[in-house]
Amino acid sequence: MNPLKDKSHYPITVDSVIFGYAEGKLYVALIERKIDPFKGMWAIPGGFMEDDETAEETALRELQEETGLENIFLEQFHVFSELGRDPRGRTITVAFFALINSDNYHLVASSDAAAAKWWPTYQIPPLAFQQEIIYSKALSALRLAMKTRPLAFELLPKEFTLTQLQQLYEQVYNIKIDTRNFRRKVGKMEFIRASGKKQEGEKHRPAMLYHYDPALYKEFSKENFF
Amino acid sequence: MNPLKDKSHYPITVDSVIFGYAEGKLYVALIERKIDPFKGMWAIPGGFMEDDETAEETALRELQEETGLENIFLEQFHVFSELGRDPRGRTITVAFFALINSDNYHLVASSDAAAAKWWPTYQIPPLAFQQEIIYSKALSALRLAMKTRPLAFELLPKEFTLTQLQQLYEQVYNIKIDTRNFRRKVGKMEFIRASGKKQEGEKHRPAMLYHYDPALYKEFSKENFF
DNA sequence: ACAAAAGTGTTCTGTCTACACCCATGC
DNA sequence: GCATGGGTGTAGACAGAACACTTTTGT
Repeated sequence: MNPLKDKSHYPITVDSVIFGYAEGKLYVALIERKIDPFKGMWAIPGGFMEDDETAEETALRELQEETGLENIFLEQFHVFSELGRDPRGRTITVAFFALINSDNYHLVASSDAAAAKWWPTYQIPPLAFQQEIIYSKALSALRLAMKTRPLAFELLPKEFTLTQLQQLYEQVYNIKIDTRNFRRKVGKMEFIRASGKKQEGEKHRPAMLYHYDPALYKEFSKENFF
Repeated sequence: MNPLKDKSHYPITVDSVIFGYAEGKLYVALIERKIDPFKGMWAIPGGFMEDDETAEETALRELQEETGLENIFLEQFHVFSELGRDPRGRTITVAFFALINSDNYHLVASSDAAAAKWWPTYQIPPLAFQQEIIYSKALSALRLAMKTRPLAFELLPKEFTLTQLQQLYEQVYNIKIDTRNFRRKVGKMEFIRASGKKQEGEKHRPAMLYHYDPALYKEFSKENFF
């Protein structure tokens, strides 16, 4: 009946490299595997695609199971189809990166009781299934994406200080940025606006709070705003 | 036996949006479908992934069937997993763009005798399977990729004139570029070198020929050289 | 000589880089 | 009053944009 029946079929997995930013550092969420293969190792969270889902929907479902959050920013960046990645058999993996807002920086234990933990982006443990390749491409994809689009605000709380914004870029690109130049540049971006409020509860001069206005971000800087 | 047996399996197709450049214009290769569904419509060339292949290998195999060429530049840019794209049943499509060198700008009829034809990039016919979405993403991916990497030389003959190079960029970005500014910019790129030779057989002043030196392209301009 | 495309400089403007000190608050 | 991070300006170098005419070849 089905003319596609004679074609080879493969299981599809969706892996999501989840980035979060807190206390001036960039983190990635990893889960500890409770079952073989690679039991006890850390891995990028993921799961199998179901019949009624697109890859994006699979990723969102997995993320919700993992973090309890909806409306997470998600973007696919590569397909890994090399043979032998999974000792159980061949799978095709669609990889995404996800950005978690600092307001919601908490992981919940996933349904199969695997431990989830934030790891500093530049100090992660060995990964199951040799997912280091996936992780490394995720970081490159994040860097590329953040050069052309206002994704920083997916990682920051709704109201943030310019120091937080600067540290986020420093973390993502693993560089040091000159504060004065950075602030001059941000000052020209009309879609980043002072809210008038000030930071509270710090033991030093309180910083101004800013927020991102997506409506003002239109044609502002189509190319490379960072 | 196989613990992945209980997971859903899907056929994987690989589609390649093939770009070529000739006579000052950018073209895309499409094939005319000889069988249903969408018999008689034009489509992005593609095929099904086999058991021993990565998606990249599938794409290369299909390209060789289509063009007879090896060593074609290939890059995946998106996975399309929406339901209902193929009336025969669900498929997962990994999409690539491919760049054909002008030296080899000829298409051969593919094995199932489907007609292959170059279409001007900005005047293509309606596509089967609503592949317009794939095509549009391919063009965006090409533009993005050409901003950061020396891919122009995958589309040009080994020896090319600066006018050809300029027209290629004009075609890809669908813009007009100032010749003097363009040439000054190219002049700073040490990896684009005059070969000393001159164009022949034109009925006007012959242009200098240049070639791309990949060895000199190292750290030259890591970010956005165009 | 003329048609056709190749090739070439200068000025202006805006952006990037480097660099050091005072300010506001909590304790 | 001191520790802590917040916040500010200027000068020089460099890159992008605008703009028109001369040169070389074939016919």
